[in-house]
Order: sequence, then C-alpha cells, then structure tokens
Amino acid sequence: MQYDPTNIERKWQDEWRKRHAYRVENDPARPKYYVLDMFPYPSGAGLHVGHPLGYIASDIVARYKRHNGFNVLHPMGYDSFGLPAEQYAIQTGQHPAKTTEINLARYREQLDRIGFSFDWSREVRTSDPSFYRWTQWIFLQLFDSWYDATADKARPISELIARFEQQGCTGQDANVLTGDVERFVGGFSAAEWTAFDERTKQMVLQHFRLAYLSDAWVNWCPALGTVLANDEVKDGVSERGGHPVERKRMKQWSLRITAYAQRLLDGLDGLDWSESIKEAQRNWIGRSEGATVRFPIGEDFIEVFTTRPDTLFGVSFITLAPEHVLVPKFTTPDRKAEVDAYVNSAKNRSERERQAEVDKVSGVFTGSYARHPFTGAEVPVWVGDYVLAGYGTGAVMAVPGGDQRDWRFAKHFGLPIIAVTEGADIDKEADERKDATICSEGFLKGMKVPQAITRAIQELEKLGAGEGRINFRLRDAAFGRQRYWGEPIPIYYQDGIPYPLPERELPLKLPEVDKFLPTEDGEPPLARAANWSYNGHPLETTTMPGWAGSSWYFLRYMDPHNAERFASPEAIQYWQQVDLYVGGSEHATGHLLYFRFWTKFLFDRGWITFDEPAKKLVNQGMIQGVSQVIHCLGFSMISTTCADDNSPTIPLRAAPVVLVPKDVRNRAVHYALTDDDLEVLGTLEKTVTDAVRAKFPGHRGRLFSEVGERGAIVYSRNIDIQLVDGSGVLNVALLKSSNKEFEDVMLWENGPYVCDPVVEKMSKSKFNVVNPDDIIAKYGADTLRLYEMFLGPLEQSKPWDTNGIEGTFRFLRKFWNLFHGAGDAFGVSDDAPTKPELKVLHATLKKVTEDIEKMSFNTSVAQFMIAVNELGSLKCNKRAVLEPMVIALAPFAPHIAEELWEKLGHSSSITTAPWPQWSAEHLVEDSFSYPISFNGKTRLQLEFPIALDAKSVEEQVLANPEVQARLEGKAPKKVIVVPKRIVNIVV
RNA sequence: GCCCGGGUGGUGAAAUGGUAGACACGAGGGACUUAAAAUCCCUUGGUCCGUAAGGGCUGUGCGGGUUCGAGUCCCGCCCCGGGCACCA
Repeated sequence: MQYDPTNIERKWQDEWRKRHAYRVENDPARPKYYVLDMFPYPSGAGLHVGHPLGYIASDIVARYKRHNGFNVLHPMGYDSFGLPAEQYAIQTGQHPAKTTEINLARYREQLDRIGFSFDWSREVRTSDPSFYRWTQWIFLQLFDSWYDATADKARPISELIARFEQQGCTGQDANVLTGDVERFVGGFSAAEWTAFDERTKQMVLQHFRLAYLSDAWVNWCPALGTVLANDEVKDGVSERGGHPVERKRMKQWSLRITAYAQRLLDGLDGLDWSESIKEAQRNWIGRSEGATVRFPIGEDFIEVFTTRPDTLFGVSFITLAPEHVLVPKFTTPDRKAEVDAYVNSAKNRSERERQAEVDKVSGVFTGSYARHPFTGAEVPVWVGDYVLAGYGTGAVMAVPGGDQRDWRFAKHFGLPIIAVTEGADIDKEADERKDATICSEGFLKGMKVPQAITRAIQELEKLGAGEGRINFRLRDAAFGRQRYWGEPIPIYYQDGIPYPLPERELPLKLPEVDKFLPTEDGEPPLARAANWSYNGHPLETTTMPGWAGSSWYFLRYMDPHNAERFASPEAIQYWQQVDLYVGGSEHATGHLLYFRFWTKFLFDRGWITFDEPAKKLVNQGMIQGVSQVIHCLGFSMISTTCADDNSPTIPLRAAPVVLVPKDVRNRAVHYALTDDDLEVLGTLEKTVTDAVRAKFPGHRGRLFSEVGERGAIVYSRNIDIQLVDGSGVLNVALLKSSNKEFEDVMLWENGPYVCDPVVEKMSKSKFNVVNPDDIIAKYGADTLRLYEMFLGPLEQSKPWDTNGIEGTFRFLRKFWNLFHGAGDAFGVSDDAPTKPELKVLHATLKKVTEDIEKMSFNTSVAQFMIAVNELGSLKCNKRAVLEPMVIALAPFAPHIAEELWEKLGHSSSITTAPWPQWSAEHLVEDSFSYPISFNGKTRLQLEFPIALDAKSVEEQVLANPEVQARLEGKAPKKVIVVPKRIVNIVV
C-alpha cells in the first residue's frame, strides 16, 4: 500500500475535530504545561510558508509534553484589530469586521490543514466585544492606579487620595511618587487638597495615574492620520507603510510604562529568553546613572541631567532643547527675534530631516547667563537642537572637553573648551574615556573618573544644587489612536475632565459610522457615530493601539468564556505563566515589553499571582523568500518625427522590453557596453521598431534608443516565482501571457533566460510567496512540518527552498514502507527485536528526547532519517521497534503516526500513548574502534572491547604490534586515553 | 560610535576540547526499464601519489596563544546579520 498523505491527513483532521481531541480542561490533579504562540494578525494575503514555522515548533513541544503526561494548554487566536483592515475599509467602504471575518476564515482553513493540536474551543479574537470588554477593563484599572515608588508597586488611586487628604503632597513627595514630576513641581498641604475644586483635584491626579491624558510630544503620522508609539516608528518613518512621521504636541492618552522601567530591567535576569531580545529590551529601557544639577539663573534655575558630574568644572555653557519650556523666559529681548526664528524652524522640521542632519551643528544664544553651582562663574545659556526635549530634563550642561557633541557645538560657535582630563588633546576632540584622571581645577583634581563622580554628587547634594539620579530612555507609551478599528477607550468627559465609564457599561462597543475617515474638523472616526456619549457626556473618540489586546491575551486563554472576570482565580492559579512562548524577534521592544508591563501591573493590583508572563521565549527565525529578478532594457521613446503629422504618439510602454542577463545590465548601467553589445542592440532596435510598426500600422516613426554613454533605461523587476522553474529558467511564454507590460518581451540572446535570485522578505508585493497549501497538496502536511523543522536551527533566518523537500517526503515514505511488506500489505512481526535493531531504536529515542527538550528539531529529524535507513537495511518490521518509533515521530508528523498507530491495532489516539523511554543498556557496544594518534597526528584504527577501562586500553594499545612498529622501540612520553573517543600517544 | 549574535563543502547544515563535514539537497556514475517516471546502489571539501587496493598532505574568515589534541577556550584583527543612537 502506497503512502497517501492526502487521504490520511484528511481522515485524521476530521477525526480530531469530531473527537475534540485537543480540548483541554483545567485539571489540578495533573501537572500543567502552557505552550503559547504569538497569535497572528489575519491579513488579507493569507499564510505563507514562513508563518507556520513557529507554530510547528510549538506544536511539537505541545504534543511531546502530552505524551509525557502533562495537561497541555496550547491555544490559538487572532490579533484582529489593526491598521491594514482599516486601510482596506477606507478604500473599499467595507466594514473591517467583515473583511477580518473573511481573512480569519481563510487563516483557520490554512492552519487546519497543517494538523496543529490547538484547542480551538479557547480561541480568542481581540476585536470580539467579549474579549475587548476585558481589555477596556484593564485600561480602567490602569486609570484607577498610581505608582508608589516607595512600595515599588501600583496601588489604587483611592489610596493616593487618602494620602493627600491626610498629608498633602510635598516637593519631596514629588520624587517619591512616580508621577509626571517635571510638570508637577509644587506641593500642597492636606488642607489645600481638600479645598481644591473637583477639576483641580482631577488635574492633579492625572499626573499620577498609570493611564493618563496629557499634552505630550507625540509621533504624528499624517498619512495614517494617527499617533504612533516609539516602537512603531523606525528611522523617522512609520513601521507600517513607511510614511513620514512628525513630532507634534497633542492631548494624548499615555500609559506610564516608565514607572516600571527598573522592574522591567531587573525582571529580565530571571527569564529564559534569548540574550539578544533581553539586550534589545535593555537598550530600549536605556538606564543611565548620573546626577541632576541645578544652575541658578536669577530667581529661577535650569536643571540638567548628566552622567558625568565629574566634569562639572569643565562646563562652559548650557544648552536647552528648542522645545524647552524655559526658553522664552530666559531669552533676552534683544535676542528674541533670533531665538524665536530658530525655535520655529527646529519645530517645523520633521523627525526624519532632523535625523538626516545629525552632523549639522545649529543653535542660538539666549542672551542669559546661569551661575555655576561650584565656582559661581557665569555660564551662557544656548539653545541647540542636538538636545532632545524628551530625555532627561531637556537641558544639558555642556562640557566640550569631555563630550564630543558639546565639543562640536563649542568649536562651531567659538565657545571656550576647557580640558577636564589628563592627557586629552582638546584641540582635536573631546576626551570621553571613563578611566581618565580629572585635571580641571577644583576639588576633583587628580581623581579617577568613577571616584570623582561619587565625590561630585556628594558635593552637589551638600550644596543642595543637585542629586544623584537614574534616568531612563524609555518613554511613556502613547496609547490613543485616531482610528476606528480598535478598542474604544472607556472614558467619558464631564467639563473636559476624563472619567472612567462604570464597569457595568462594558463592553463599550465600537459604534457604527458612515465612513472610516476622520471628520471634517479632524476628529477621529468615532466622532462620526451618532450618540457617542454616556448620560449626555461625550465619550472618548480615540481607540486603543494594536498592542493593547496582545498585552494580556495569554490570560484569557486560561478561561476564555468567563463573563464575570477576565479569567477566574482558579484558572490563573492552575495555568500560571506561559512555560514556552514562541514568536518572532521583531516584537522585542514592542509587544514583548508591553506584555511584561501589563503582567506586572496586574500582579501589583493582585489580579494575578506572577509578574512575568512567559518563562521561556524562543524566537523563530524568519523564512525568507527567494525572489526572481529579471533585468530589462527599456527603449526610451518612440520618435514621432516623421512626415505625417497624424502619426500616433506611441507611449513608452508600447516598445517591447528586452530581457538582458545581469552582466549586460551591469555593463549598460556602468556605460561600458562592448562593440558586440552595441551590434546586438542595433539589430534589436530594428526588430523592436518593426514590432512597434506591426502593432501600430499607421505609424512610420522610428524607435529612438539611447544606450551606453548616452544613457540606457535599464531596470530590474521581481516576477512571480511561478514563472520560473527549479533552476531559475524563466518561462517566457507564461510571462508574456501573464503581464501586459511584457506581452511583446524579447530576449537579448537566444536560449533560456536565467533569472537572478535574490533573498528577501517573503511578501506578496515581491511575488516570492510560497503558499503552504501548494506544498501540502503535493507532499502532505507531515512532509511540510518535517521539512520546515529540517531546514535549519529554529532561531535562524533562512531562505525557503522547495527543492530540498523531496528528502523529507522520501523519509516518510520509507518510514511507511517499514510497516508494509513486499506485497504492500500492512504487516509487522511480533518477533523479538535483535540487538542492532534495539540499538537504532534507543539511539533515536535518546536523541529525539534530548533534542525536543533543547528545541533542536533539525537534528532530531536527521536522526529519524538515519534510523529509517538503518532499519530499512536491517529489514526490521518488528512491532517492538516500530511502535515506539511511531510514538516518537508523532509530535513531528502526527497524521502518519496516527494512521500507523491505528493499523497497529490501537483504538485510542496516539496522543494518549506514553512517551517511550530509552535505556542505556541498548546503546552499549561490545567493542569500540579507537583512532590512535601519535602526537595528535598520524592515525591508526584499532578495535578494543568497550568494557575496558582506560588503563587496560592503554596497555593493550602499547602491546599492539602495529603501535610498537610506529614507536620503533622508544617508550612514549605520555599516553592519553579518552574512553570511547581517542587514544593519543605522545612520543 | 556603543551593545548583542554569527562566519564550517556547490547549497541548507551536524559536531559534551577528542576521527570536521552527520543528515538532506544538488551534482556525477551505475542497476532495473523498450523508454520515461519512480525506486535502489556507489562517489562527492581541496589536493597529490598509485594501474589498483590504498595512502600522503591540506582544510572550519585572518594572525597569534593555551593544550598531548582547538571549528569549539584566550588575545588581536577582518567581514556579515541584528538592536540602540546628537539619550548628555
């Protein structure tokens, strides 16, 4: 009987569905294991072969853990709110819920065909009101919380109010209570607090809430019409779509993730995550230790942050960010015009312009002078855009002798440069060494940098001019999106003050709107909804960002249908953290950070019992596509200069395109066409002209080509990989019929045209997508699963190459054939297995068991291949060998395993079979062939009984005539015996 | 610039400091077949010697070091991938 994956897989997928084979219940009697995949955003393009890579890996672990007696939670769902569905809705007018529904059905169909063991009864969708009701609820908890830096945890806002009522709030408190300290400098007494009106109270509280509304500098993306979080902006353009992003000051919902900066940093140490992800998060959080220093200026002062207080005696000026609130105040009247002009031009520049002009120095003097806290010297105050408003205090003390950026600014404007360290050549550049000795005059002179830092901070604190401080690069996360397709923020406004919607009003469902666009006066789409209000009070019109739902979804899987809570305490208590989380590393500073943040927050407020979401994280690599590129020579124009004025003007595209090999393309681009090239071109030109005339009979013009020194139009284009065979040869006829641009395409030279392969991200727009459905139709899901795992280490990115898949398919067929006799009938023998057969079996069990634990799946697949080849040559069809082999293969190739398991006479599913244990006794060999090295080189191969200890091996080796012949009677200096490895004789 | 990874045949890749290249693809050769497909077998890092059986040398980005022995450990470079970045 032939191995027929199509029927076997259909049969078992139906069977699993009917039996609810992977449904899981909370079962406190059994140990749990939680394997989670990052749920997909269901895009319109469907799955390509790269998507299931991580899901296959996690499915193998889930199935393996089940065989080992664990109660495994292995769910799947959809991150179904997001920008693409909304963009599509804007273009087509279709409701995003509808397109999402269609995409989702397609995803499900594709996923089902791969044979995953997901418990679909626990499916979640972030866009489902029964889910986002709890996302909104968590938002309300954030709104209802403040961060107590003393207790180092979030607490209910009512406790803060109680505290204000009792003791008010002092300037000291401003540092204790993690709030928006910069904007909340003043304190108040208990009596003052009580006397505040409702509005003032609420305004004060905004400075402490973990979800708060404030005027903030945000990343505004005009093309997308929304605000973006920092991790959604890369190189000054939006991560999605690549649209320019500007800085804009807006009233904006934010989450106070900065309160958790230190804990997010510390928590990394205990996690079994890859070093690169942890490092990315550490960079993103960006902790730096230093000090704040206050420079008095009149009655006021300028506060700066520095990591190098040891260089204080080298300060020669102060620079404020253009957006700094004190700039207008410190600008002297005579400088006002110039400063205003500078500040305005700085504001109007986009982020990208600003980043592009990093090496341009610009700035302006305010006219004011501050006083140095140690020396009392006058320090000029400048404005410069190399200082960022959002970091530290938005002001720096400039030490040109110790900081290259200050140095360049000083050089440019001719400001004094003071040497701060010994051995520095300050005429050339600043000395940024952190092991130098301080040489500037003052009490720090002669000290090493670290020592001087400590001393300087002590001195600052003594004078009350500053204090030690830790700063983080991490910013609060912009949480509102001026978009339709997201969770509505459950807030209403009374007298312009935000109030939480009562819990009983949740979910606050997305309203129907006529269009998914902003209103005419620039309000978000929700403002279009009729009656978007609560008890007559207007509701918030922005929605939550894409990462809201994914920040807590792992908890919902534990108890997905609970209508009373996001998950019951029992379910949370049982399932706890995710044991294994699998997903892409591109979420390092986005999702994975918010995921940890929300978990810590829910822990603080007592809703869950752990403060990290996932113990172990594995990042699968990206499977890249191999694009096929053709190189085209386009003719620049058709001359219409001919006698007949009525001749048609033929557009550029009417001239046929000529496909050229890559080297000709390069020659043409670099203007080095040979005489031969030009000759070919001349002939082509004539042919092309004829072709154009044939097409436009009335036309008598001539093709006008410009090539070589005069500039050819040469370009490359990705073409659909379907048009190319396995060795890269283009099917020209198919190309002609598939694309109008190439309907008249001609070749530079006769013979097959070989495309130029380029490895890049797999994407629909690059025509390099490989659909898993096609692979499954040809080879079956089991082959796909095995092949994806065999391709290489899970964490590595690699290009997809369908050519290699034959090998894994052959393996499965050979495996199948072991169970089927010569007449193709199923038949296994009940005879006792032989020693070599048992050795193959146990070696495989050992390797596969160890490899799954290490998530090294490519090597376990290789082991299976070795085993099946060896068992094949041993003609082994023994039940005692094949049955454990089937179980071991089941996590990788569940369909064929299930089928063979049934044929072996089992009535229950293979998932219930206990994992076969290997035992060392079967791996012991009778003898071992030792390589004998002399001085680590020349080798002899000798056979010795394996049971011998090192000493006896040594004796036998030396007694061996061949060895003695090599030694020529001399005694060896040393003999090294590594049992089962090698014998090395040092002569 | 700073911080993480990584560099092994034609390709994807294996290798607790112990016979480098397992396994697979591709390629070459052979068997079966009228033929093709499918299947099976052999060879396959480079190089040299030998009619052959077989053997020698060399080889894991480059240069050093530790060691009886280094792809693996240490030092110094080069290159590739990723993260952060006028972050004070």
